Amino acid sequence: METETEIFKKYLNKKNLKFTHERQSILKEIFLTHNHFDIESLYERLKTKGKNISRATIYRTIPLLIESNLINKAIRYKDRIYYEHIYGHKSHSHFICINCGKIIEFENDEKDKIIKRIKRKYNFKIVESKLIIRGYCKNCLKKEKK
Amino acid sequence: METETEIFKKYLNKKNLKFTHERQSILKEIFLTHNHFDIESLYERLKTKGKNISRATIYRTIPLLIESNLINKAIRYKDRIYYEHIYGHKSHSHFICINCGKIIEFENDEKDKIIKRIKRKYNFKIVESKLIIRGYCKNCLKKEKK
DNA sequence: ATTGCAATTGATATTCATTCTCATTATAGC
DNA sequence: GCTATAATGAGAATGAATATCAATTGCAAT
Repeated sequence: METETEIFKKYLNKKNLKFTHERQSILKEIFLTHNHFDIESLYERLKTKGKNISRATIYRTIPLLIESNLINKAIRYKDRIYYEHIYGHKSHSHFICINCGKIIEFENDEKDKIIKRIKRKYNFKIVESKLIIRGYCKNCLKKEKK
Repeated sequence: METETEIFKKYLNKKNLKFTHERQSILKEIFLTHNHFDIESLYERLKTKGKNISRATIYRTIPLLIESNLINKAIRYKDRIYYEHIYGHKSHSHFICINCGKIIEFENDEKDKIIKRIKRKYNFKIVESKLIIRGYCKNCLKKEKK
């Protein structure tokens, strides 16, 4: 299995783009954990480590990582977009708790069946599909009852 | 079957809110057509008819209509949220063409099954769920080939 | 190594949907 | 009609995302 770096480099090369220090740091930081992340917290994490990479550069790098099929938009919550790794991860869907922001992933093979059927029926070219559930998680329901 | 107005009035009453002229005009305009709509175009439509209702008022009314179960967020496209009627409409999902913005609805009973299963498994309280497909519609694919 | 040049970056300004503020006005029950 | 409370409009504020542009960097060719 190729490393994320190899994949990203390959993609950049193909597009005549450069593997800069900034892009390297961003990539590394993203794949350091397995968590969902948003731009602002990624910016802060990099800052903590002495990497003063501007928000603009992060905003510019994210679409490249998406194009490389390394990450993807996972879910939107409180006006922020949360991203996730997709490289090496099985397709899944998301539940998000409106109260605490907790994201739970669940497997969901039926979704792919639906997508295939729709594709055949309407002759679409599908770029992405998402099943998202919003509500309250077990913990937040418990707290509410008190 | 109750009219939209009756439902909205009932809801407002319950919450000690008032059925103002503005709210009445907004409700009427929304249910005049069956199309998906966004705030800006709704604002323009009202203006055309001599109803100079401020954007703020529209933005304030939309959540009330959602709470009344009359409309719902359907899909997000180019940083705008598109709403749709739900009162009297069968549950369905959406495909949106990234190129031309065309929205196509499709029936989708499997989704409800998935949702029920997830609900049982994780003890969530589900507030909303959405299956969204993004891609290119038949027409836009044809044009591309030329 | 050096050069040339397109790509990249950071700082900052800008955009644009949405929300907030607050003084003025309207609604609904009495 | 009176009164309490909610609603409105205008414009300011917010905040994520994008655009601008001068200075810098990466890298292929020399």
